[in-house]
Amino acid sequence: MNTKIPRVRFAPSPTGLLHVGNARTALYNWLVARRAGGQFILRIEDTDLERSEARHEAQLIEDLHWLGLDWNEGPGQLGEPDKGTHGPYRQSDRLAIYAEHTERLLTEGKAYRCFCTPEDLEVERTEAAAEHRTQIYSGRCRALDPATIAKNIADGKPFAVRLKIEDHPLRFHDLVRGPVEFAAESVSDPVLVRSASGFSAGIPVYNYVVTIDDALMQITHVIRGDDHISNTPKQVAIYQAFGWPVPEFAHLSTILGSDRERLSKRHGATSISTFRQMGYLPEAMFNYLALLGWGAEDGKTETFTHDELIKAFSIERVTPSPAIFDFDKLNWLNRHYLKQADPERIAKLAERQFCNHRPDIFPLWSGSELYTAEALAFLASQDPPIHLNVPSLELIAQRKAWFANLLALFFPKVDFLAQLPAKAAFIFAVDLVSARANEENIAVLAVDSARTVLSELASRVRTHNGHVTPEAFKEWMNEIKDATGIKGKELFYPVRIALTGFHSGPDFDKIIPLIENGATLGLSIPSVRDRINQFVGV
RNA sequence: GGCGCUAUCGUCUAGGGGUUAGGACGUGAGAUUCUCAAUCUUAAAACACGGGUUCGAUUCCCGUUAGCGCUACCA
Repeated sequence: MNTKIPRVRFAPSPTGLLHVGNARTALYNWLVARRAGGQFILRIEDTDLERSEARHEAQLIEDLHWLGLDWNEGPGQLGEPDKGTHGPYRQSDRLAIYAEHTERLLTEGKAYRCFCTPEDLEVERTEAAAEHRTQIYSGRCRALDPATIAKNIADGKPFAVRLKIEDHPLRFHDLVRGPVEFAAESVSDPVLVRSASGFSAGIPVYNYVVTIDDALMQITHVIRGDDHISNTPKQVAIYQAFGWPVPEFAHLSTILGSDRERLSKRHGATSISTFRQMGYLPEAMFNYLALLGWGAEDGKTETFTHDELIKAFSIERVTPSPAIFDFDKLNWLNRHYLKQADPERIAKLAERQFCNHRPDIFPLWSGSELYTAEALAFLASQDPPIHLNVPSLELIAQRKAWFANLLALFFPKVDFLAQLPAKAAFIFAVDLVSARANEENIAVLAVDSARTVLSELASRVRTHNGHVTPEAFKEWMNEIKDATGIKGKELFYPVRIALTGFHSGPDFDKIIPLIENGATLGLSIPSVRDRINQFVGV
């Protein structure tokens, strides 16, 4: 067991969006560091020059921050210097370091030059396959005499650098899985530095550079995906060749989709930024990811704040088996945190979701917040009058209050904020076409009582002046009930269809003020009167 | 093919040589409401299979099966 204060790292490649699986790896690393007062280090693995992009790195960092993760050491952004003293933290800035280390291995005889051609290797591979053996390198360049080596180099023969693996089983300790051992004959001398022609000549391979980076950055616990298990014996051999202490490893299981295949876009959202755009809260994502492959010691607790999770987490309790990503449970957690969140914060996030749907009225504070109603009136009274087409401060405040009511009504109905505009759409406009096309609605409206109710209501609306208050509306409903004897669904359904386009939905005393106030706040929302009239065809 | 990892309700998991195998999500039912959502109550739901070890195995060991990963001079 490694009892040192942990130094852990998250080492993503900036080749795309941050996948939830990687985010979970980052989270577990962060948790281990925070729990023990250790350091969490961010390292960017950008040696794949063709696919790595600076914008991806920036996005990655933003997503990590959004999730609530921070790091003690990492690459500087926008020309800022690196944070930490074990840098540089981008692999592309570390190439010279790798070269030095290769030199050292070569002079110490721990590594050797391999002049085998791809064709030579291909032969070995086919032979091994034919004999149902693990394909391993024969090591034929291991013992080349110095004269031959010198001659080959002088002849300009390309060579790779290989590590000499001592002939003993390679084992390592895994904090999640316990001891893991690979038979000596299953691991052959791995290539450290490529020979291949052109572009990639002399570029060290991944397994080599991570090991050097981890060792130099004094990483004590390597926590990463289980797709690296098979790489680990090679890496252990590299540590040993340099005489470096071998860290603890923890290999996290893969996150699968509902069909038990690796979670991919096919299964829906997979990147942190997508979830963010859909209106998931970071605390929900944080909590869900923690629960995916780990459970609290009491076997019961499901919701955690950051601090609670830091206290409760331990890497040893992480499950080794693969986990299926459960959108339902994430949704449940998101609803949970939505209910707890500060309404103003939710309002800001929610408003953004509405912008695409009703750009004419959202954001509610569009224009300016600088003008009071008084100021606007003053400007309009000037000669010549100045008309600013912006809502006044007072109006904005009223709209915000109105929006808060709208949210309070609809957000218990959604899993994530992006569902809000569709759920609340009928407040902004009634879709008469689909309302009339809906089978259940047709059945409701086909009954005589429905016609009676609606005409009764229409006549009251017609003779009513000014706003319809929820109280007045309720009064009407009671009158209609008493006058016609129609009650319950027969009474409520047709009215709701006329008002909203749906036979079921929120209570009238919630909907009515929303509609009526909305109609007066310059939000181009049809009033109760408009709706009833339009529906009965006046 | 080889090597490796994994296996408790549909899903995430707790547990661990003798338990009514616990919790959560989801699902069903009920309460509430005109209805929907929310809320509350409640129900159904699991130790992959076969051998050992043992007085006793879901738990320990071995094998089978299945799934996944690696099998590159990719990262």
